[in-house]
Amino acid sequence: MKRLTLEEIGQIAGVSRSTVSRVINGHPNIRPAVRQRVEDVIRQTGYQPNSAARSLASSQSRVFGLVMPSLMQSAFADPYYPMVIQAISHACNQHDYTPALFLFQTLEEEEKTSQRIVASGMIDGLIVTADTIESTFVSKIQQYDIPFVQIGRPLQSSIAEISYVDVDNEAGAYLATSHLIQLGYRRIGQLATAHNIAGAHRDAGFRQALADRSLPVDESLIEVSDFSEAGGYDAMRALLERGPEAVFAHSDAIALGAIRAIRDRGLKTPNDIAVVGFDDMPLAASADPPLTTVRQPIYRTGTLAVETLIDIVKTSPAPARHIVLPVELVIRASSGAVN
Amino acid sequence: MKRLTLEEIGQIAGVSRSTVSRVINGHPNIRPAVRQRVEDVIRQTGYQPNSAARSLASSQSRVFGLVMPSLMQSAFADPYYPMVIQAISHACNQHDYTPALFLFQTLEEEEKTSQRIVASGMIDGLIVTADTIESTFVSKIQQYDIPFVQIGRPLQSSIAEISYVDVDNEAGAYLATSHLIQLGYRRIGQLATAHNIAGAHRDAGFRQALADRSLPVDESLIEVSDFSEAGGYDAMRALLERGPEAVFAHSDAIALGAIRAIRDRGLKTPNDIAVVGFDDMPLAASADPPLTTVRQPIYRTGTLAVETLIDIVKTSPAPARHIVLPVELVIRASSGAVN
DNA sequence: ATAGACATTGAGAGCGCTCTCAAATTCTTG
DNA sequence: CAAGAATTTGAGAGCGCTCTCAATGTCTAT
Repeated sequence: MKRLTLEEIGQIAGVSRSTVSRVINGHPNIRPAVRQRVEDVIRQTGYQPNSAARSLASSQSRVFGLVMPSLMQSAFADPYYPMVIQAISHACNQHDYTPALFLFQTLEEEEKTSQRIVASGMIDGLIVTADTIESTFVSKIQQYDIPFVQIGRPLQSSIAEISYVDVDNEAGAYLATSHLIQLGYRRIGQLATAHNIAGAHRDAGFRQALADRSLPVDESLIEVSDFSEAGGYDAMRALLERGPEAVFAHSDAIALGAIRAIRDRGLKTPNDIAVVGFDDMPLAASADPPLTTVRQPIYRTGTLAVETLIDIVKTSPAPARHIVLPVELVIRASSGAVN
Repeated sequence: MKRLTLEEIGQIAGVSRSTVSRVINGHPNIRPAVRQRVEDVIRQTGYQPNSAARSLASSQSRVFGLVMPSLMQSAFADPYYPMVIQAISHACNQHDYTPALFLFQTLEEEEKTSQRIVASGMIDGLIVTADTIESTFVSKIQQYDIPFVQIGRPLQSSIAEISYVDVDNEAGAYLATSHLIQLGYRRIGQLATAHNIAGAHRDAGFRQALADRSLPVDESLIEVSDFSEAGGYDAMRALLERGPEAVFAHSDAIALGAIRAIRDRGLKTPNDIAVVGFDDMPLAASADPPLTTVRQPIYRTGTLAVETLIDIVKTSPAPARHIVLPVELVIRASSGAVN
């Protein structure tokens, strides 16, 4: 099946290349009869404009890059990233953008690829997930004039000039912790995560909730974990030594690991130790016991990232957009509030 | 930062556009001194060739499309797809290809996008996951002359002309079922999945294992589930009525759901009912009890899909490649073989 | 030193589109 | 019904690269 060109479509329809181009790009000022005729030919031939030629002539590719820098192996087991990817993919399809995926497992991989993607003109904009605090990817791409939005809040130092879509991690942690306090627990532990900004915000919310009730923060009741179930299990085992009455976990996977550790110790959730998670991933509702957790709108985050990026591309240069989505506490059995 | 062109790099280095192009594309027959000089200029200026111009002139984009047709919401919760994506991304980075992601949640989404991606020249090849039997995506793209490989085996009707990378699902199921038989279980149930080819192969392996020991297949001990934990829970609850001694589940998520159903019924795994899964996802080892399961090389599958596609693109047209990867049985506590 | 072979370089013609500008056509309006 | 305005169309010049072909330069062997 030989690939047709604009010129040839024009020939068939009896108009010039320019007119066909206008029809395809929805320009005004085409006689309805002509537009109709051209559209018919396009439909019948199944013509698709060559995207390389389009990009070259218009200097835009309608491709967005989705960059996940310094991604650990484990991060992907968490359903968070898959869901974000799914949302972004769907939003891109909706708006006729193509998402290109850049997952970097090592710094070398990042170095090797990142310059190509920002400087080759292959991409109109970037969506970057900001996981680790140490990541230098964003500061590197800021030097190029490529539009981008970050998922998750940037570091304080550059927050003003970077567009981002984030959820209110601090409020979520505050909600979760306050919930535990209201249920009467006092020795409240935290299964925290390090090196990520979301984790820092959740930690801040945790502390604020205690502070607002004039409760002290017992640092020995804070254990650091990664975002995995296994990490939560290990951290909870350690924490168990110090007899917490309740714990706030930085993710549902961690919470699930904690519950398993509690059960392995012969204790019960929530009777002996209450647990609250963060994410409200699908498994949370069907866990044993069902998990009280902070629901964050993951899918919406991805959708908004795409829409924000489109807006930036269209109207750039423009002030940075800052979007923070609300979260909500979903109360189930694991915190001891319901049966 | 103004973007440079080949011409300008040539000017700086005192050579022609053509020579710079040769250096970049690693052509032979360049005087070492000249090559050195050009490379220096490229490095110093941070020059990156414009990818649209390259694609247009060479009619290849170095972009691969990763298509997941008719993907249900739930499929992505399973860590299978994320891991495949990760592997493909990594392999693409390795070989200087860019993976573009096309997830289709509805048929309309698929229709709308699929023609663009195959006919616009934006993509050099496609990796397609074959989940449902009903999917017509592959038969649609076969009409175009775009190279593609499928992850998972195609339907029998078109198996000869389609390149694929698959795991030996039938052998895996055979292994798992034989393991249960050897442990002395006789009333062996299956938590199966429908509408997917992998599931059909696993079902075949299950039946073959029984047949080879002259054991009858009790159809009432087969329940159909989706690939989720919740699906496994529900299916196992139904199966429990019919008193199986052991079950083979088509995925680890299903197996985990089954174990939860067994526990909720006041029974124990493996003492009352043994369970074997499929996948060996990370959670399997830390489940309670640790899951006996069939380990499939998911990451390797993704890597090979990319490498096969590269091979096809380079040497096409050529005979279809068929790769079937071996699986292995990982024996843990849930089948009752170890403590 | 010189013809012939071979290595190295440059010029030119596209690739298939967009976009500007001018030409052709149609529509107003006095 | 003519003249000006507005609409509609086409021609041409690129976008930045690759690739062929011819020109130049360098080397070898006589």
